[in-house]
Amino acid sequence: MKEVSKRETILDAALSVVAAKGYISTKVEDIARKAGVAKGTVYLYFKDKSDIYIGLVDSILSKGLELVREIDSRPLSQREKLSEVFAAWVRGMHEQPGMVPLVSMESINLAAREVDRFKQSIKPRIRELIEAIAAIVRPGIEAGEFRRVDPYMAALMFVHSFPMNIMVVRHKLPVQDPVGTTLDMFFHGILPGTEPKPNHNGNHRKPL
Amino acid sequence: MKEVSKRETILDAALSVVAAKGYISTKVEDIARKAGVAKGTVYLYFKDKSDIYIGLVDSILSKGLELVREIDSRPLSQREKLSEVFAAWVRGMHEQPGMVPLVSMESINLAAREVDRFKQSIKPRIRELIEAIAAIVRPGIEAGEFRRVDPYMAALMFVHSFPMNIMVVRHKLPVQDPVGTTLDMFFHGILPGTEPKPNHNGNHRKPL
Amino acid sequence: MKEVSKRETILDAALSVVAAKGYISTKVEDIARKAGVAKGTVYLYFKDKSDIYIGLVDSILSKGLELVREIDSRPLSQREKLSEVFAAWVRGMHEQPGMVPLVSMESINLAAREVDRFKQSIKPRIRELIEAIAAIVRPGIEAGEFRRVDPYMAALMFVHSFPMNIMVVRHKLPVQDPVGTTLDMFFHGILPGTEPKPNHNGNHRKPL
Amino acid sequence: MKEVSKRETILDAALSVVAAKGYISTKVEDIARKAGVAKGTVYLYFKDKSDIYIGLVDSILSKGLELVREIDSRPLSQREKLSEVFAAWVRGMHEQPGMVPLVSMESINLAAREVDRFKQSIKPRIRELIEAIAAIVRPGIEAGEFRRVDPYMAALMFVHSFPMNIMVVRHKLPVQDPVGTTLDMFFHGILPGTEPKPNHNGNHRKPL
DNA sequence: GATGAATGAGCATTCATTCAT
DNA sequence: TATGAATGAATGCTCATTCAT
Repeated sequence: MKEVSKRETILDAALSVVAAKGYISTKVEDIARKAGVAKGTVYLYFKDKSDIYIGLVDSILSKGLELVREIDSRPLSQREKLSEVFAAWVRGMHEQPGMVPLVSMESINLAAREVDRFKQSIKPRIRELIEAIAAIVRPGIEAGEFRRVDPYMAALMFVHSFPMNIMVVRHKLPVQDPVGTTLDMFFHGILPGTEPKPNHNGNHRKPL
Repeated sequence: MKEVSKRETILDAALSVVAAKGYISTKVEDIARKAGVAKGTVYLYFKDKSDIYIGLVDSILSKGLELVREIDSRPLSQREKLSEVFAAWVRGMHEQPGMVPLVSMESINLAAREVDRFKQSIKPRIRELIEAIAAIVRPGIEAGEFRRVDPYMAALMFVHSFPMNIMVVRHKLPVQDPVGTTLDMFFHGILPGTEPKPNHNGNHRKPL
Repeated sequence: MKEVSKRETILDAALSVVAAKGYISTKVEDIARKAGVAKGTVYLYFKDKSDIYIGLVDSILSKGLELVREIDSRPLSQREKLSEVFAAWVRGMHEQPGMVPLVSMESINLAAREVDRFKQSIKPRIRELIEAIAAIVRPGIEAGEFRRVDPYMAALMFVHSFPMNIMVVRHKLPVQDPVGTTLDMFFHGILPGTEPKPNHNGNHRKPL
Repeated sequence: MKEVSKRETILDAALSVVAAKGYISTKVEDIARKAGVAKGTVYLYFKDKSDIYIGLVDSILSKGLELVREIDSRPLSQREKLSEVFAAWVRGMHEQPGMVPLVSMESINLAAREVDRFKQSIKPRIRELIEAIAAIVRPGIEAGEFRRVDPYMAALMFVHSFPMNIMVVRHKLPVQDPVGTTLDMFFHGILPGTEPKPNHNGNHRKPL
């Protein structure tokens, strides 16, 4: 229905291939084949291989950011917004498991000459994403919904909780409701003294 | 005291080179040169290039684990132990900045055939490390020092807070006392209701 | 006429280089240079170095086999056919001296893991060639033209006489008409009792 | 019982290893290990790797030559001597299968710089061996026991019949009494007209 | 725009040889 | 004599990138 540009077709192919084999093991030809185009065609839309990778991460981050902004505009409490963002990300991860290894900014092992360009391109997008989370936290603090933590740090912690959550799912660790558990710890910490609302998992308890 | 095995010499060299250039960009010859040995010598101690990488991560994790166990044996509260582990890791990171990109389990971009071997070797070590943290959390819960969270998840969150903290330092984000802030959020979450002890940063507030 | 496939071009280059330097000493780059292509191009047509070698031997054996079959179809006595095959092989050897070291099945010194592949590919071709010779011997026996020897053994002896003949030429041994001499011994043996027809070389004599 | 020199110990080890894996695949360390000495020790007795190979072939050829001379001194007909030499070689081959790939002078695929030295050393030994065979043929011709063939060519054919015979055994070709058959063809050729003595195989027939 | 055959720089790995002990 | 840890030259192979069609 939607006219998908060839660039996007290639990017989609790249996502699935890179997800399956990792960036290093992925050959440009693999991506081309998966996208149903010739190798040369890829170079009509991307400067070089790392440009594909940058495009890939950029695309994922853009979608993540879009999601955050959409949810931020809903009439929810800030806490509910964060919960919803997290849940949406996890859902997205299940639909596109390929994005998992891509979300960590440190996860790159590019050739030396590519690293700088990558950082130039991606760092601002990550910061943008974190800012968008911080923009949810900040009014929450103002409204007394959250403690007076550093919003940027809170956003960082939130973002970093995501790959952790993935790890649980990936390695099939025996944790019930990992999303709920992660958010629970994110919101209440591990010290007693907050009063998490009871939930069906029951893996919480009244503080002393 | 100075009696260092050649294997360790090579591993040290590998750490500094890989830290500086990334695994992919690091040539075995770079490592050899840095270690002051010939290329062939490296292959007397390591099967192949990825074996060096495995050795590297393994060594770092071992040191981290050792540290955890040592601190766990001190006469401290469980919370103090966690704080101390975190601070020690951060100190270590400043001494060995190379370890930073290596601590994330997802940070690998090895060639396809190497991935399995890597996971075989490293996964158990990571799990061991997380278990050691969980072994601090668990008695804390029993003693009522912590909420009744899933100890394994708490350990995961703790471990994942580390790279986040690194990011702050790395990118020189304007956060005062990132270690304290990170631990604060880890312990108290971002919701009001716990009563963190006032500190000079003032980033705490009365719960509602 | 001149339309030669690139694969054949490479094979021709490989023949002359391998003939001159031996398989081991031949670098893939040598072959590429000789063929007027880049190193990578060679790998578009051959899986690896030993695949070139297999292709080489296969090609030579195919040509030898083709020759045998063509001659077998001519209206000659079986003995004349064998003589003609031998002479044609020797002529071919003078045009393509490179094939010499390749005709012996034992002449291989490949790396261990390559040996199996080589044998898989080449053994059947050699057997085919020997069978084609045996197919000339067999009707000769039926017709009483040859003694009732084992056709397969006779074919083997015939084939093995070829490298012997080459050796004579190669090392410039002082033998007149080595081809005639070789065939003479192949047909009559060294015992007296057969009556070889006098020929212009005169290097034969009446048996007692 | 017999005081075996270390040089011979190494040579024996080399034979079995080279026989099993081929010259190229054989590492000096393999030979050393098999001989029960350290790698460096090998270099006390051999200049380099190809020197071992030369020593190996030289040793085999020497034994073969010794055998020929011993048999030549026995009170037998020249024909019986040749038969006996052939049979003895085949017996030796069964005891030391490793020698098989080594007997053909063309079977070498040494590195370029080694080829010349090899030929310098080995060619004279091969020629010596062939001369020793020719020295059996020559008086046979004088005595009318053999046709007036070129003795050197006959010797060559004789020597080249050996690897052929090996091939039959190696590849388990369905030939009864390969030694007898080979000698039969060597002595009588394949044409009718000689009168081989009837034997139990019955693979003889009346000449026309 | 699209193709895919051709390119060649780049690198891990091997192993014969040396030499300090 | 004997050792075996250390060396480093040598080379097969990959794959991102180009460009003639």
